[in-house]
Amino acid sequence: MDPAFFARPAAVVAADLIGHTLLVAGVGGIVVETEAYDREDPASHSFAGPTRRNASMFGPPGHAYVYRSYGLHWCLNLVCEPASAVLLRALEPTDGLDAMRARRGLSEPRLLCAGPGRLSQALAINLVQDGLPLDRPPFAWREPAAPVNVAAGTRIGISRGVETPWRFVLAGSRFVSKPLPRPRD
DNA sequence: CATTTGATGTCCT
DNA sequence: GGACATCAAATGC
Repeated sequence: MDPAFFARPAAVVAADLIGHTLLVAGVGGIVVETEAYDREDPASHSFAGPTRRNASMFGPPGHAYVYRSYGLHWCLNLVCEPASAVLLRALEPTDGLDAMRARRGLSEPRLLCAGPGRLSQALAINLVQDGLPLDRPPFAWREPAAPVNVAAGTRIGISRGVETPWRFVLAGSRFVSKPLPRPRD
């Protein structure tokens, strides 16, 4: 993955990432769900300025930002333009299924990485990875094998900025944490 | 199927 | 003290 890939607006990177494969220490899968957050976004951790927790978000693009959510889950973000990031919300598991199952307990493959907390548990993400560059081990990337059909919607689990359509999914994937709402007919 | 609940870190007022 | 980018298990249809 070219470091310049991340040095763009988070919403652009979030959409482009769909279909890429992410591996962490050889374990991972196809990115099927992302969300974008930026400095002007009231739902973003960077909205209120730098703190100890979100320091990585104010660092250089192309690095990881890991934070704890609801006191117990880890969430993996990819830092883009200054104070913006992409939250990885779901993968279609392809590599290291046994390691993921061991970390998550016996769980059906569809739920191994369907959600930011589950994904982080399956890939053994924690504060150790916070601030690490994404273009070097343990991180590895593969380009999409075929053209990707990306669908957009509103983000999940937030109470401010709810209208911003910065959630991106691989169209038709059954590995997302929650299906996109049906288009109005 | 939907809704509720408990787990409890970090930042905010 | 309250809010929060969550999850899994328990409960009520």
